[in-house]
Parts: sequence; C-alpha cells; structure tokens
Amino acid sequence: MPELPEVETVVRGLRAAISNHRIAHVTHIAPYLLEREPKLRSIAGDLFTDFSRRGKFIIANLGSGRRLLVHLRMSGRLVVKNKRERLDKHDHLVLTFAKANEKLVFRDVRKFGIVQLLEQNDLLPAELGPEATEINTDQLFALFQKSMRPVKAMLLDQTKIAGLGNIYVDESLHRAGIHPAQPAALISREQTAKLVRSIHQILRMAIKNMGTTFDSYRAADGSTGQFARLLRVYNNEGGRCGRCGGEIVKMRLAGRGTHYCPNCQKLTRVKVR
DNA sequence: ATTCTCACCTGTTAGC
DNA sequence: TGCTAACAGGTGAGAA
Repeated sequence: MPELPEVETVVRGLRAAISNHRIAHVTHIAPYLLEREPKLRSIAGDLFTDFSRRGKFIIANLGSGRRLLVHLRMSGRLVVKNKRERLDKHDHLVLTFAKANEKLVFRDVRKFGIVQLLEQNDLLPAELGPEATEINTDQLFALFQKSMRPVKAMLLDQTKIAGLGNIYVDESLHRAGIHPAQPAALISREQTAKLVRSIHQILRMAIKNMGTTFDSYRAADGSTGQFARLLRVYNNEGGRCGRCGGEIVKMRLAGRGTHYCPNCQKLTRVKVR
C-alpha cells in the first residue's frame, strides 16, 4: 500500500507528534511480531529522538542509539491515538508514553508489515537504490542500459531505485509517455530524463497531498491522503486519458495490475530519439 | 547472475 | 442471497 509519499507523510506526522516522547510501556504485542523481533519489549524506557525514512522504511531513532524500523508493506498503519481509544482486532502493537496522553498503535490487517529493532551498527535489512526523489538521469540511464527487463519491473525494484510502488510507477510512466513494458535498455537518454522529471513531479505532488488513500492507508494522525483524485491512470481503467482523450486500459505486468494509455504510451522496438 | 512466480494474510468485490 | 475466485498500495525465497 504505502509508497514513498505515504511513508514520508507518516514520518512527518510521527516527527511532529511524538519526537522526544519516552516509551513507557509496550503492550498488546501480537505473537507473530514478537516471533519476528524477540527484543521488541526492550524498547520500553527508550526515547524517540527523531524519525526518518529510507525508501519505504520508517526509521525511529532511539535515545539508546538503536533504531526501531517499521515497514508497512501492504496494509500497515502507524497511528498516534488518544490513550483511551479502543483497539481494533488488527492492532498488533501499542506503545504508550511516559507523560503524554497518547499512544502509538501499529495496525496491520494482512500482517505483511515489519517491525524490527536495529542495534547501533546494524544495516537496514534490505539493500536500497538511490531515493526516487533524488535519483538523477545519469544514474537511472546507467541502470536502464544494463537490462532488457520491462521498465516497470526496474522501477519497482527497490535495490535499483527506492520508494516507488505500483501507483507512482504507473503515474510516472504515463506522465513521461513511456509504455510500462518497454525494455529498459531501449529507452533513450532523453526519455529517461523526462521520466526522472515525471517521477520527481509526481512524488512532490503526492507528498504535498499527503499521499494516496484508497482504503487502508492513514497518516500518523489517522487522516487520509488526498492524492487519489489526482491520479491519471492508476485505478482509472476505462477512464479518459488527460493527455490525449484515449481510453485507459489495465493489464498485468511484473505480477501487478498495470494502468496506462495505449495511445500516448507506445512500445518501441528500437531506441527512439 | 538475472529474472520470474509464488507465498505470505485478510478483506473486499466481481462473477456466477 | 450465497458461494468462489480473483485481486489489493510489497517484497522475499526459491525456482527457472
């Protein structure tokens, strides 16, 4: 569910709400979470100093020098609530704070999400490419040159470029006029430059709109993202293309539902321009 | 080495 | 109405 703009929005919300909050209690720990992270209880007494993001990982820096790492995967949520608010059956972890009247609740219907504690010198559990917000044409073009994989598969590969997911890949490719199945190595430098601009613009707008909520995604204060209404192709099968008036179609590619405009995103067998 | 498919888990929706 | 199958914002392991 959450991609870079959603995760960034959550991180900003956490930063504003619970920076410098000391964790008093760790409760309602779902057994599956404790199995994956046996040291989870040891964050009791520690301090949330600040929050950051790398790709789709939320990183909570702790006073002890450790980091609490959260990945929301498909259906995870990290929401700050009033201490007295009732829990849901999918709330799998609750942190309460020493002074404030709030609690931090991790909810995850599908249980794909990850909560992990990193010691001071531990690396992130995944190797990540450059941030999608920061990648430049040289970097992306060099990646593209090396592979004939569909460009969509390349953009979804977090080890190559970090932060994009299914929504923003489809939106970026549409804005750049590139077919999702276009072999990466057949994309020109000029097209790559346009794609980089598209990625940056889409992500900037999505962050400004607090991300995209269809269903489960929520910001740290529980609010929904407003970017869904600005999507051009994602979830818009049968709709009109904003660039040419053509019909948006949906296909399956890289194992994912893929939305595009066949009229302005054409496959080419050779490198053009 | 690279790339693809499936599995993970629960809920919702489309189709019969 | 009720059942079943397919699908959902992600990614890791194992197979090809």
